[in-house]
Amino acid sequence: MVEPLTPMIQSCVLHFGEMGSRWGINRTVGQMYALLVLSEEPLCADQIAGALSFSRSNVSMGLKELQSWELVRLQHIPGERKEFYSAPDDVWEIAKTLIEQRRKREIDPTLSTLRGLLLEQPANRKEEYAQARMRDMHEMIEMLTQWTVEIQRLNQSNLKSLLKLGGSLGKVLDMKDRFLK
Amino acid sequence: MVEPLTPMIQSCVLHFGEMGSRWGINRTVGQMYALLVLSEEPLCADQIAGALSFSRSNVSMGLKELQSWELVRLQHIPGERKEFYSAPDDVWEIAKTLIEQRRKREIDPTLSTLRGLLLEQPANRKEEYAQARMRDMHEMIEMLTQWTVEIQRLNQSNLKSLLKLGGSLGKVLDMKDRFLK
DNA sequence: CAGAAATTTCAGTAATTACTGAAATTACAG
DNA sequence: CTGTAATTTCAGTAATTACTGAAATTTCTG
Repeated sequence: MVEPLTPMIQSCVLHFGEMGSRWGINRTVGQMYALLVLSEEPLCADQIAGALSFSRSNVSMGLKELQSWELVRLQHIPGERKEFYSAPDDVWEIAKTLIEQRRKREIDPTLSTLRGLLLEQPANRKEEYAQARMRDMHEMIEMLTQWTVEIQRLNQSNLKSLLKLGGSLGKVLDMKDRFLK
Repeated sequence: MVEPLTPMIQSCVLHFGEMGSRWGINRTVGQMYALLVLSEEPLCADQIAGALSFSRSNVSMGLKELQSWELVRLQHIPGERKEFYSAPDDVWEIAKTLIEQRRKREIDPTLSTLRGLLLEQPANRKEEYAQARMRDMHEMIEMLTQWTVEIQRLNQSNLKSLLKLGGSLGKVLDMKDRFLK
């Protein structure tokens, strides 16, 4: 018995599938996640497979990937033998997880590669220049990373208040200057 | 005549190739860009093809893609008939371009899809819930987008000073509160 | 602990994406 | 305008990634 998607939910699911495929996430995993996010009740693998017409095994692999990203919670429903999955209710929670995971998978390895290369002795003029650029990159990436770490600490309401702070980060800087006087 | 890469530059180029392939950028385009960033002088397509052992046509397509992302500048060297390409010297310039381009290609379409779906009348309880989640997503994405727009405005030194502001965004918020008193 | 339900694994295949070489086009020097 | 150097296009192929179905494994129930 297949539960068909309403057109509205379908559109959203398809869109996030496409978007997912532009990130590392593949299309079907993107669709599965959108479905979970949009669903009030937890879903089991069969429901997902039915709703999206994917094979059961594809859903199994997709859920495993989502779990490795810590984007879904596995839960057991009393009286049910199957395993049910759900996404966090709070979208900010989801965003924080995504940011953190991408940092772990993409930024951290890059920083460590750059650090390694910066320890080497430049062999010639070209390598000197290349190292200088790597140093710039390393510094910038570390800066941005620090930023995301800070963001992780905020809850949604603090985030809102930070962003609504007159709309401009420039103003925050001005304020800092005035405050420090 | 092929100009071979030094091991240091080679490692960095390969690493960014791998990283690129986790983003939308494909491996070879990632490598080409790393090479351009690490090179002090502009390079022509043949030099890139030689250094990375790619076909000339692949380099041509890659450069076209990098141009469409506005990540490289085409320049003519006096007396040379070939076209030379270079990346901006300032890595922060590069990061800003990347952020802006990704916003245009990924975030903006998502916002507009969500807006469209939010205009529809929910047909039932499920759609009501789904719309509520979409509203949350839309609000959050718009917030984060606003943030990146603000970031675009900063130059590197302002960015540094913002980030070094005691290390914590939380402190910025505290400061705001104290300041407003 | 036997049997059934649920999940996972994985080899094979399908689909997509990336890359090349040859041909076409464009840009330029004389 | 002609010939040549440089670049681009694109059809074909290679490489990668995604997906499925069948079989194996695990999990649970009675």
